[in-house]
Amino acid sequence: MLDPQILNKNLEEFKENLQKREIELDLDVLIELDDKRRKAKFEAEQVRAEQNKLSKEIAKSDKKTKDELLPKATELSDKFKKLSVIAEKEEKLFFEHWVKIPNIVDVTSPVGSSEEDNKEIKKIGEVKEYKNPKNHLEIGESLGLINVEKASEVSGSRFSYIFGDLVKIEFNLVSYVLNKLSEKGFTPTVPPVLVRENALYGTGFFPDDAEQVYEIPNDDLFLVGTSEVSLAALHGDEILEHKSLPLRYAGFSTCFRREAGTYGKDTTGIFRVHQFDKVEMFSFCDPEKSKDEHEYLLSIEEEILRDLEIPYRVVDVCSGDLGASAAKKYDIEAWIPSEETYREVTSCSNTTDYQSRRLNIRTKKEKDTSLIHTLNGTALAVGRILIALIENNQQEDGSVSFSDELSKITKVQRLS
RNA sequence: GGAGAGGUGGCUGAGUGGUCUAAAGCGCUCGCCUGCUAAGCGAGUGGGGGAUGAAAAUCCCCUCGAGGGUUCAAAUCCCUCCCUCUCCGCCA
Repeated sequence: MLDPQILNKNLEEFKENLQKREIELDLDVLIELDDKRRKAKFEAEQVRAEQNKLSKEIAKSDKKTKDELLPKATELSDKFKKLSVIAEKEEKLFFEHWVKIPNIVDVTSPVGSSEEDNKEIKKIGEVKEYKNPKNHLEIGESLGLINVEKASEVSGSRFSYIFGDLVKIEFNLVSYVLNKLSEKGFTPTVPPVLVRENALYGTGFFPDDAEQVYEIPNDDLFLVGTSEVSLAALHGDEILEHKSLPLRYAGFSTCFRREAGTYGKDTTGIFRVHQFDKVEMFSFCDPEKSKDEHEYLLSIEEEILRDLEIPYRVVDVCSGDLGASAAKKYDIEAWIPSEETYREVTSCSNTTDYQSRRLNIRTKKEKDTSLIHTLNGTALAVGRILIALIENNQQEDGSVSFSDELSKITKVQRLS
């Protein structure tokens, strides 16, 4: 959520941002709602002040003057009740609109309307030539490592069974990544994957992306689509010591996504599934240092992909393709031989104070308290990395063979 | 799942309807004293929102787990929810 004060103090910046995001809304209506809510609140507070004053007088009075003052006090009380009902209504109305306003786009983010306008920053790694590249599912099925048919009988489409050495690789990858991050000062974390509504609002997934989230109505809980949600909420309503910043966490969790509206998209294999495992980096950061922190998280993501010998490119995501909470976002896309293209394997966002305002996470520097900045980045999206590893290391005979260096990480040299 | 206890400021903890504008202690900050990271003395110490203002500032409202209710007035009384702890049961 943005600071509503921007409407008074920096309307131009606000307008410019709407343009960049290509959002059309009636600004006059919004400004009027804000005025009305503040006015209504003020009026209620004025009456409340009067009532408080009178109440204190009554407390000091003898019985006789008390009886004289009571009718006036009752009147004020009723008046305040009426006014505060109005004030609350106005407040609610304004914030219903306001929470939907996305974050201010960083000045360095490319301006554009869709994925097409994302800007490639760099391309790393050598793309190998393959005669008849197979996709990960063909390879995985033939080697008995992946089964999606049976999974769809058991659970529906977009689920999978992973078997044998592929599972071994998953755990070795996770352990390698957690070790690396731990050495860099991230606290390895296994967070809850079921959360209350509040955590999803706080991180900006609600109300905008609510249709992507699985719900457990009996218990009023929701399955997280990324551990970002439970990691961000970890320090909700706290004032963090300034010298402790940045606080960095590496969360390992299973992630659940409904993938609503993606029918017919990426239907092969385990690229887009309802359930996958992921190691996520999350940082609570000094607002003045979040840009550096963002670059740092990106550099770690790159380091991991280089270690895994996966060719990739880095993309600076444009204004129109940013999520509501991100001010700036880098995606890393890995080379997928069967598709002869780069596909997203990580995403790294600086959400500035958009999440911390809703989650109420602050820090105190000298006398001033200020909202901290939060950042998140994928360290290891297990499923997609497995795809990249399988496809980029496939052999003509249908097996998969890793280099000596790489098998130090996977602890598996060959899938056959 | 059953039974009970409890949630007060950074922490401990007092407070059962009206100077609570939340005692006291600890901690922290500043000052004094002291020839040395002690003791003592004094002062100050939460957060959020709003009005006026160019700003400094001044004033107001909210905040005792959350929300609602009773009352002129709620930390205090009533209801709902959340959380923590203890005992029993069940359980990876």
